[in-house]
Amino acid sequence: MNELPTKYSPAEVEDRLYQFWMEHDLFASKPDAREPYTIVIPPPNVTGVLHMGHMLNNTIQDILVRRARMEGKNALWVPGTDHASIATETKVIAKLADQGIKKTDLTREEFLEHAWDWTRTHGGIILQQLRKLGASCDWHRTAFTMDEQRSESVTKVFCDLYDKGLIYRGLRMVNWDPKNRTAISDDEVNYVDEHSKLYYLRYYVAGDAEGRYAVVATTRPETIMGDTAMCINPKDPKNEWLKGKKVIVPLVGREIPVIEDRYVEMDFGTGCLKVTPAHDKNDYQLGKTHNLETIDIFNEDATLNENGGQYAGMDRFACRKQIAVDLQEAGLMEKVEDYNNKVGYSERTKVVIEPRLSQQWFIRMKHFADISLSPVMEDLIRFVPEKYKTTYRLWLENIQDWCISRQLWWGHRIPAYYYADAQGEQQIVVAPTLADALAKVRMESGLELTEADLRQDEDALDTWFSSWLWPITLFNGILDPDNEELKYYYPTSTLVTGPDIIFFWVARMIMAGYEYVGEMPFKNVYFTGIVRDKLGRKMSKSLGNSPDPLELIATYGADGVRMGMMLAAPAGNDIMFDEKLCEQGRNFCNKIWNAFRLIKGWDVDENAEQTEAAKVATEWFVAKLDETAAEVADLLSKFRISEALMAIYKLFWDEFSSWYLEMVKPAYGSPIDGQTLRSTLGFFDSLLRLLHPFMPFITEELWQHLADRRLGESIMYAPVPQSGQPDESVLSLMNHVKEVVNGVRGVRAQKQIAPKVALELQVIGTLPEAEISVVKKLANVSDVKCVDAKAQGVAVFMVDSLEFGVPMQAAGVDVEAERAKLQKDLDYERGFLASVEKKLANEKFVNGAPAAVVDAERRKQASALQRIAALESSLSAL
RNA sequence: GGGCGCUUAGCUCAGCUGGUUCAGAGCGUCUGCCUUACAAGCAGAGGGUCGGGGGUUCGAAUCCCUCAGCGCCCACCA
Repeated sequence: MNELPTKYSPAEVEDRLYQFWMEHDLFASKPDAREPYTIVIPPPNVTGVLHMGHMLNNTIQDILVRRARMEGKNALWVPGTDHASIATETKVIAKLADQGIKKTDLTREEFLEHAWDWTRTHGGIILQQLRKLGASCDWHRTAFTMDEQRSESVTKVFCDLYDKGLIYRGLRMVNWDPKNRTAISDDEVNYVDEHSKLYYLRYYVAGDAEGRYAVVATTRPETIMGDTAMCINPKDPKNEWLKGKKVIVPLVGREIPVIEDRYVEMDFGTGCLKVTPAHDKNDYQLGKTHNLETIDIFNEDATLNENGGQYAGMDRFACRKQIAVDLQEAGLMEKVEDYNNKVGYSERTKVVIEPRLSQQWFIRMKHFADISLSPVMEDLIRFVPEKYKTTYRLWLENIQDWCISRQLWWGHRIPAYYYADAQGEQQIVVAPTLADALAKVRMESGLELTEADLRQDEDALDTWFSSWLWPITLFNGILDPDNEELKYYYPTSTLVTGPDIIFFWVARMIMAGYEYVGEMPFKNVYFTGIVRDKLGRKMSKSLGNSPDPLELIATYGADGVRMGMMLAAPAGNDIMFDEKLCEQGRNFCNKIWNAFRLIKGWDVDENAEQTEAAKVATEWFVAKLDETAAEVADLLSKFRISEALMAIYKLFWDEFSSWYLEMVKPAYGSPIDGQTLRSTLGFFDSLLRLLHPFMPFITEELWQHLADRRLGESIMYAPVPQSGQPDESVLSLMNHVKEVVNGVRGVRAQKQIAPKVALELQVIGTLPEAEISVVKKLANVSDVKCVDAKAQGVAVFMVDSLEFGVPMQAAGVDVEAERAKLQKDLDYERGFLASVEKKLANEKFVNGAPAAVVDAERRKQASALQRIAALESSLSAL
């Protein structure tokens, strides 16, 4: 009938439209008089590729930004990438290894050259992929956490915090990642339950005539080389005899003192604890308290060092096995038990972390915790879902200092310089550049040093040390704190991110925001769920259960995939992703497409009179649009995005396509009247605008075809449909009509009457003309007769308390079946009435319940009585 | 060891401060239809004693207690 194909093909449309948006620079934003709406992207790893989590996250951001834009706000979505210090460095090392190059063979400069090459080659792929999704980011503003502006900001903040005394350097027990040979923060360690062994070792008492020994339980026998004491609880009677003694470390032969500390649990193992201050956080504390020697037995890669004696050079796990054998053979192993404990793994490299004593840089967090707790607890910053407020509070209340130094090269190098003072003691100076540092030293110390006398700290900063400034640095708020952009766009509107980085990132951005701008970085935080497969498993490479987002887009179209994501994503819950949902999204696109084909296929006759049915339809749909627009606005304000989309979906599919279009559709080959056509086009336009933030491509495509548009005009800036007060009377009229139509259709289905066979309908009483015309059209009813009493041989149904009859052709009515149906209805109504009357007979209910509730029960009673009477008469008429 | 959350139709979920329209939605299932926009569609239908038990109340999916199962976060018992 018309030239458009019956299926919508997204592939053809999407690239063209994205191009169109870009050409006309429609994503760009500059400060102006409008209210701003700002989102900063959680910067993905610069060398990463798009995964399902990104899809979810960025679809939500795009929906929010597009909606805000259509609400007339100056909407800005700032894109960018993260240098991802440890992750990227790991990848570069792996790539170099493939070429037979070891990191240790390279100088820092050479290594960084390789890293930048890698970044340039793979960097930004993910941003290209986001375009496929339809992301309406202002690409002019694309930032990188390690670009010049961001790097300078990081350095400045480091210096500032150092000057404020909030950053310090110190020897601490940190989590050591032996694979990347760097410290990591507490938050980057994942503890995993493991089945391991508990080894019971014999520590002979030195110089004991009876040859007695103490038994110590440990999971890490390889650390005995680092033992410098054995500890018992002073109140432990069973170990009383060990007090003041010395014991001999098995195999090692070294004598160590027995110390007493209440820290030791008396009922764990034997109540004897070996103390290895260099390799355990608690032991380190004990060591400090009791002034113990610290023996470090590991190299940076967790192989044994020279303190490991015969085991030097062995890997820690190989050593554990060997030492167990050796202990056994030496008769120093009492027993070995199975044991379940938790082992800490590096989040990045998945190797077991090693507690290690080293010089690191820290931020004092108490101050930051103090300034960032109340804004969230008092909802100045709104968390969605709210439950994460508790998580946030608990973390802040137990906050630890943040280890920000990493023994990596890829990252922001710490702007600290070491020099020797007049006494030859090492001193530290912190300054943005070497020249500044030198000037500072000269001034403060009066020493005549040159640049060559200063040595910069080798460490780089934790990636999050740049990320926490992201909402500020994107508007250059550190280097130029009073600039117009910062004033206009900051605080940003909504942050969309996963709850897994609430501590790493969200909390710290709040801290930095208050510290450096004196204001919150964002007003809302929307925490998405984790994308899982339909069996509830986390998507992972190793399981192979993660679909490639780009393949999904190729199959279902970006709009289809976006809808699929959003249908599966109720706020705050994990997402059980199923490709079928994308199919549903694609089908919806087709539905829209075909509705468009229908409307575009109509011929118009300006002289034609509007039919009664079309008149009812247009009045009704105005109300329906008002109603849904209000509902969508309300749902979106609560971040109930999937429900908002579902409301539009049902409006389009059920109300508009199945009811409205069927009501106004002209007979085949006939033209439509001008008035109805214009209303219909208007409705279609409104529907597209409501839907656009969710499904940007198909809505833009059809919107362009719906009318003549100016050059560069886009639905992106068309106003969102206003939500008016719906006309309740027209809504309830239509509800009634629908029930009548459903009644006739029900009879048709039950009696197996083909849709094309026209039926007659009898109403016992009267039905408004408007309703009659719609019923005729939608139920294929040739005539509606208002009668006083129903005739013989009709199939009956009721709407409210109004009775209807559909005359059957000869032999069309199965009296018994009809009787059974009526009897069933009657039984139900009687049961219903009984329950209502029981309530009303209850004095406590009548006196206790609000009047409105009692009235409602009375009304239910009245209408039930009416229906029962009608059913009884129908039954007796049979 | 602490804390948070979840359990409603076959699946994924909505049901706010208890009471019209409270037992719902989408998908799937079943039954008819290639009806002149769409079979990736149209029309119709079935399906849950709201995890178990107890309590408060005139009235509980909704509030309280308890049990069971699941999930997440935090925590230095070797």
